Amino acid sequence: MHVRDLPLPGPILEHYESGGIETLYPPQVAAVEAGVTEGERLVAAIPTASGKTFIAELAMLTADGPALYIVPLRALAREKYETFAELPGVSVGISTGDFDATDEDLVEEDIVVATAEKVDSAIRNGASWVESLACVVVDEVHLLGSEGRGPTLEVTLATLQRRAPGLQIVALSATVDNPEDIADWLDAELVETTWRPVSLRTGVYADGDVTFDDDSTLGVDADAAGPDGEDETEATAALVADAVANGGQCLAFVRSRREAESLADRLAREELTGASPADCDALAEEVRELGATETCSRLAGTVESGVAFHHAGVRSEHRALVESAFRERRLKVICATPTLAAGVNVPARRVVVRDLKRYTGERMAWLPVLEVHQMCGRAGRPHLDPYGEAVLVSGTDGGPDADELWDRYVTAGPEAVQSKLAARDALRTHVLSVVASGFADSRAGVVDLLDATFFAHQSPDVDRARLVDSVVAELAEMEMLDAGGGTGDGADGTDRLAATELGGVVSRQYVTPETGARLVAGVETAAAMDAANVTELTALEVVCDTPDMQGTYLGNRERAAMYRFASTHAAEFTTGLNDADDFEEWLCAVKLARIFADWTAGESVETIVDRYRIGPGDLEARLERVEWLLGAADAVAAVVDADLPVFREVRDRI
DNA sequence: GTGACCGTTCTCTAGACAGCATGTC
DNA sequence: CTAGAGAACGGTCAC
Repeated sequence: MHVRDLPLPGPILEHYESGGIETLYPPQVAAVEAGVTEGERLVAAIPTASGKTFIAELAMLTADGPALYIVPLRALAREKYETFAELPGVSVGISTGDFDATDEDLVEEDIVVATAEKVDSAIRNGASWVESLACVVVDEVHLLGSEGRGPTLEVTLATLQRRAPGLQIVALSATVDNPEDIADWLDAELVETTWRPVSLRTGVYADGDVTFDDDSTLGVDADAAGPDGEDETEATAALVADAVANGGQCLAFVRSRREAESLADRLAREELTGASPADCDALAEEVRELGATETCSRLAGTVESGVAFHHAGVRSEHRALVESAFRERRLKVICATPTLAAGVNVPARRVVVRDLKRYTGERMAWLPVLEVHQMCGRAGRPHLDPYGEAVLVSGTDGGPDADELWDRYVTAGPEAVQSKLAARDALRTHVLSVVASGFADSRAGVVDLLDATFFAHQSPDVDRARLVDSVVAELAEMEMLDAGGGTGDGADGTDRLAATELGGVVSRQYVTPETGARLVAGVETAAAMDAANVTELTALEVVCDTPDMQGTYLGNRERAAMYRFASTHAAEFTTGLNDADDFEEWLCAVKLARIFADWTAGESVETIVDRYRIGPGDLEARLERVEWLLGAADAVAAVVDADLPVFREVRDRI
């Protein structure tokens, strides 16, 4: 099928042709045959880099009205925004937490790119641009199955569908086990394929050799590995060096941040061939200009040899710099944690996955197959590499066994996508938001919306009315919903539901009901305290001790010092030293409060990062969050009639 | 006394979305 | 059903 046969405006066709796109890839042909250009709904479960964006563009450009493109990451939003902005005659807007356009601007746009949460929030706040949509594209729909964020996505999609039944929905998914489930739910055609524009072979390394799934093999010269100490790191280094020596770029995935950094250090010392010194020095200079923390200078150091590390402790600006430098081939290697598995486009000739297990809270667990496949899928750059290679590294004694890796990740398919909306807290926040936004005003209305979710589609037998009843009861208990005194069975005709003022604020501020409740409690305690004791620390403690504020790690050495700090400032805290529900968690909150207090006192990033042993990227993320939560606390304080300007003041200081 | 070497214990662990009101190029 | 890397520490021994 030829591009010029597509029902697109002339300038757009020229744009594609000048970009070298003439014939469609097989998945794209399938999408057109399924009717993407005629307003048909579609679920495309195809590998990354096989032309998903083009399918999305086809849908959006042929839709009879404005389109919305939903992404899971801010960085991805920016990337897509830039791509779409190149389309001639098409206006594009972007809406994410850090990059926001006004409501009026967005109504004007042909295409709006936004994160799922932002769309959810826009719906809650009654934004008008969501009203007139003709087409919605959902990127990475398989995130439906993710614990924290899947529920938001499915409720948002259910709401959008209920608002505009004729809406065209195009969902793009990685290859998963049950794409037909998603297609059924959305009442869409399914296009499923494993076709890729660049062939990919996946292999497992064991004892000096890689065996690929196309029966080819590769000898690896891991010279330093002694007879008894077969070392995964050694093998990884050799695999990386080999790829670079053959003129390719390489991505190495490891388990933790520290290991990403130490692997990068190591590879940098080995002086991989091919890195142009002048260029690397220039890049290192750019890195140094963006900060003076230890992490930063360490990164600059490895970059000098054409190697970088990438994880969430690194500032987002540094991460973006590393990503683009790699795309421009100025960097040879990136050692990364799974940050890089999904996200912006960073393809490489070879991908090496060294650690296939990860520590999760209390135990070591295998990485999900889907995640590993996404890492491997980064191998092979269209038009640049003849092929892509992904290598999983197995170890001997104690390490992952080669056969096990083969069975688990090469032979076996990915997991099925499973709705996580049944989780209590997810249900609570979404039931509240559905009522608060005026979408439903009765239990029956809530159940009705719930019926349209992926959850209901997957578990039709769950008694949703009963579920709603119990969740409503909890929210009423928290004084966020007004259940109108009815019993909820509808028999007495009093099935009326309304959000209380508090419920409305909690929903619009986009905090979870639990956080809302904690804020209320904190604000009330603070209001009852001796005014002289209500300080910056008070406000920070209240806000940091909520589920929406992600905690930090509290090292054993720090604990004693933190306890002492808590004791000396006990009068300023809303929680007594002895009556915290979870003392450990509370100490973490205190640590964060202390970090932010240092920040407002004017301490430099370098000092804070050093003193509390957190990454500059973590600090950055946390600061964004406190600011938001302090705003929410301020709004809650207004509802409970507490005269506490502290929250606002501290927020301004931050 | 000093330093190389080696076994033992201790420490620590991925990621990242959202509000709102002004101000600014 | 399930951990394991690496730093820090501490001790031994040769010179």
